[in-house]
Amino acid sequence: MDKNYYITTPIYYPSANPHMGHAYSSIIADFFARFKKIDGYDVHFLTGTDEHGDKIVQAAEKEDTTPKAYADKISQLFQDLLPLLNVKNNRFIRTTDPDHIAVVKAMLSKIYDSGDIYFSSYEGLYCFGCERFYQERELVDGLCPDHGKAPETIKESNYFFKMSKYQEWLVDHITSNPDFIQPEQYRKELLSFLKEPLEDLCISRPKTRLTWGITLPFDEDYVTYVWFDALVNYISALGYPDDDRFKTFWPTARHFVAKDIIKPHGIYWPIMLKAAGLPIYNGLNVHGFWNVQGSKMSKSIGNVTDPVEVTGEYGVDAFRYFLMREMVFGLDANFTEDAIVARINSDLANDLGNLFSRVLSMNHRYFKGNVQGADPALDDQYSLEKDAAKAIDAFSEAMGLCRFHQGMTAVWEFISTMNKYIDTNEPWALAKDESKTSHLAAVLYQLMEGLRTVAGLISPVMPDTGLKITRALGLSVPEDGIFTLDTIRPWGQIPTGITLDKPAILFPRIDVKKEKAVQAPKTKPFKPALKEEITIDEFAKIDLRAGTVISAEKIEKSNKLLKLQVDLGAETRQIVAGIGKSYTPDQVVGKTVIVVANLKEAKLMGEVSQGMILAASRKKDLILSGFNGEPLPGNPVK
RNA sequence: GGCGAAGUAGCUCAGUUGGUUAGAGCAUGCGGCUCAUAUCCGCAGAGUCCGGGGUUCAAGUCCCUGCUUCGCUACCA
Repeated sequence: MDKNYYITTPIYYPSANPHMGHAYSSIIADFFARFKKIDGYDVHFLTGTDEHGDKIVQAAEKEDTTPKAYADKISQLFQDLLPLLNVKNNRFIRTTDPDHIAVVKAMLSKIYDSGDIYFSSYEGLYCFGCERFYQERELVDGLCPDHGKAPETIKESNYFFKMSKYQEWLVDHITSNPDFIQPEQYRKELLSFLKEPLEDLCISRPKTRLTWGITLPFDEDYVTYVWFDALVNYISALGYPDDDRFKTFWPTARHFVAKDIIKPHGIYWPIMLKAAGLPIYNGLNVHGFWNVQGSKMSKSIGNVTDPVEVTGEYGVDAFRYFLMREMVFGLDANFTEDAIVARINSDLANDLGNLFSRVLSMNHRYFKGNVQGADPALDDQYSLEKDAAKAIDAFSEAMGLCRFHQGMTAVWEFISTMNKYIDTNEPWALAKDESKTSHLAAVLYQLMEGLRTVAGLISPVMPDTGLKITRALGLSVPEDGIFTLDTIRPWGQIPTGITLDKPAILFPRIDVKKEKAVQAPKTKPFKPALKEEITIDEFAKIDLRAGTVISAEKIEKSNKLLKLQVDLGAETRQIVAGIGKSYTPDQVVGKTVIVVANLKEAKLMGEVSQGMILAASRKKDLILSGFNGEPLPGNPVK
């Protein structure tokens, strides 16, 4: 039976330059793809850019260029990053590629014809500045967060995708395929989300608002929007529907994504596939975020966090190793230079690099570089074959469980075993005793074989280093550069009689300045983070007044809302406030508080709220604002 | 508010279906070796396994409860 595997990264949205997160997604997917290759699979590996939508249009306008020209430019940055990261993809797809556009249209037609796309109008809060709708909860004090203006209620018609129809099916699919979403916590997160009724997905934008997109095949006046366009890339890249690649690879698809986009991938995408009558992809591997130190640090430590710079500074293999080793797959991790330097010095330079160096140096010193081979009679005493096999098995097992960092530690345990083995067998002592020459030869040969195994196992994470070691051991490298696990495993492959060069340094140690420059005084960050700066003019738009609460009652169905009548001098307002956890109605009556008086009216739990009262929030407690003196209701607050 | 994840040595994390004195790596201290990139090997370290209850012959591991952090979600005005 053929072993095929299809691996994808997310397609990146080129509204900004590539950063650590992009680099990680690409590298982990590449790492996994390379592992699957050495595990004997025929792998198809896809990455690309998602180029339609508002933000691209806006970014292009800023640079006074067209969306396509802008997308070309940024997409190129993403493409250029790949070789720097040693990522080897089979295709780089762009959602502006003609074949992709054709497939999106075909997909839309298919679902439209089957009746799962319908036309409907709805009302919403629309900001003309942003040219987009806002949910109420996205607004900041009722205003558009970008423009500080109150959005207007407008009516619009659009096409909707009947996701709700497939909710039950999806829950069942996720439940009955435990491997579908990895790791487990994200599977639970999705199932928890699916406990609530799913809303249908709006999949279009009228061309009056957005033209930079793919025109709907069934309505010339609309383009399709975001996810419906983007997700389809995974099949259009395979030449859906007719290409053999689609038939071969699609059922084996494994998507790597960051945790912020599990909903589109874990919910929209399988439902889209189901609605179109296509097989569901095999699974989703969700990873966490890299917390990158934002604050400036002293020059001596440096603060290199741009993936391109990090690669330049420490080398691509070290960077890849660090990312794979340091992050527990699925969880967040910290990226600091201290951490990467520590990994390089201890794991790469001291453990692996030095092992490689001492073994080949000894072979050079004692046998002039000539490979002696091991006397089988001494195997019982010296063989490392079982330790190597154990490493291969543990590595494979961890990889199969998405425990990538454990895959690394499995290899490093073997490296440690070999360092210990040298200490135990003391080749330098064997060298002094002429009767022990065959023992010395055996020890060195076992170690070289161990290094050969290590080279194979690290080749997915550090392709260059894997090849360096392999070549240094006098082995030829297959044309595709791939040693499969099956070809790595057999013991005793290094030919005897050949002569090896003196070893090069694989990973130079990095000097750490003993006195770490005085850490910048720890400024406590605001929690929550401070909002964007505003001008006095913007602030002046908010009309704050003193208001006296004249009555208050609890809203029955709510657990925290109080309905207040507030005297503002000129008029009495009804204000719904979420302070019911901290105050009983009795406690607020008579209090004079600060009221946002020009806030657009809103409805909460069916009750009209004409303003908002200010309160400090301390943990879960709310503390009402107040005054030192006694203002009159309606007095302005500045 | 609801749902979920996490809280284990200075740091990063393991701890499987509850079972002997709670582990690893890094960092620290001491000792050893000398082939090697001042590397390697060994030894040491008194961790309230977040707190408090409970089940059990036995709990980091199960149950209840509280706290902290994070994520998703909501009636966050």
